[in-house]
Amino acid sequence: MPAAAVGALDRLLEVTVLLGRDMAEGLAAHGLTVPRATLLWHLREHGPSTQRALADALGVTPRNVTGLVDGLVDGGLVTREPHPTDRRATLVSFTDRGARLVDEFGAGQAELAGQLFGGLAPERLECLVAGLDEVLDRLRALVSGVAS
Amino acid sequence: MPAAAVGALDRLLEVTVLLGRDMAEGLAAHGLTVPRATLLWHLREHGPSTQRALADALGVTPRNVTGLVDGLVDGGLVTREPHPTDRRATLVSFTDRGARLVDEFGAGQAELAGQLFGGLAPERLECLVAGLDEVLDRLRALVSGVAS
DNA sequence: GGTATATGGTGAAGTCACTTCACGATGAAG
DNA sequence: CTTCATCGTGAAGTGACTTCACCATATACC
Repeated sequence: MPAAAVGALDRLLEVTVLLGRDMAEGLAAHGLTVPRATLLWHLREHGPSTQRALADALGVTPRNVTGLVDGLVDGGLVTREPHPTDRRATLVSFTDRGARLVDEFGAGQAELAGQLFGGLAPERLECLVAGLDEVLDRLRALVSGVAS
Repeated sequence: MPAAAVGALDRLLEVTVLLGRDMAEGLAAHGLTVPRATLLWHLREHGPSTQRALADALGVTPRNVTGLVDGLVDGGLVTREPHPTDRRATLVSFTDRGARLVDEFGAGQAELAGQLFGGLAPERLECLVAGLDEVLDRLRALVSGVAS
């Protein structure tokens, strides 16, 4: 009976809830939602992308990406441009405002990281990260893998 | 520049995503959604509750609780009964099936905890939990508190 | 007792994320 | 030049949420 393990999972779940709330709240302050911000984030890391690529990256239906991009276009954060070689596809790219906003979020995230982990003893931080990595490995195995 | 802190946050966020996906998936297999399961979970820990209490506990509008309970009633997992002393209120209680299902989830969660943390070295687990607790404290302060 | 006021729950209407299915337009391969 | 896969989108539907208005009941105050 892994009582300690259950306690660890409980804490992880609570972090999940709190963190999710905080992120959603911060994004909402800028008129964004989590899925839309996730799309922007991917754009920042991978440059202009087709909606198909975005759908695969976000793990959602292409149809849904259409809706998300619609919203972001309305908000003036991204643009839809024709793909240079494939006339079926559209390329989603930042507007200046979009690029500026997502950079702001990057800074905000770094600040949050500082607030959460800033004063931790280095060895404790290192241990936390190591534990997290191990859990992450198992989680990834669970998600994509078979049952034990 | 807390590069290590940013890395830690990244891992935490990835755990959040993966864990959330896994939970949602497992719940969907039993015909449930995350918010409805959360409601059941609260019921298990606090016994029959008024919808108002549920709204406060889940952090959502009373109106929304009405919808969630509607769904659970349709699914035969909970019942609405009149409150013994306050005729405005309704008490939400488990049906047998609901109680059985939520117990199953409890077992499933313990199993998941075992899979995620089972083989970890005890000292590493302890350190992980300690780090998590510290982060949780700061998170709670951030969420409910003021800006620094 | 009787009136004011707060509280519990729900109808109506709307937003956002998401899905499946069908379809038109284009690319690629035979 | 068909055939078939692929990119994006209209249509329709679900679930979680919100706000606002409203009714019924509890409560408090004179």
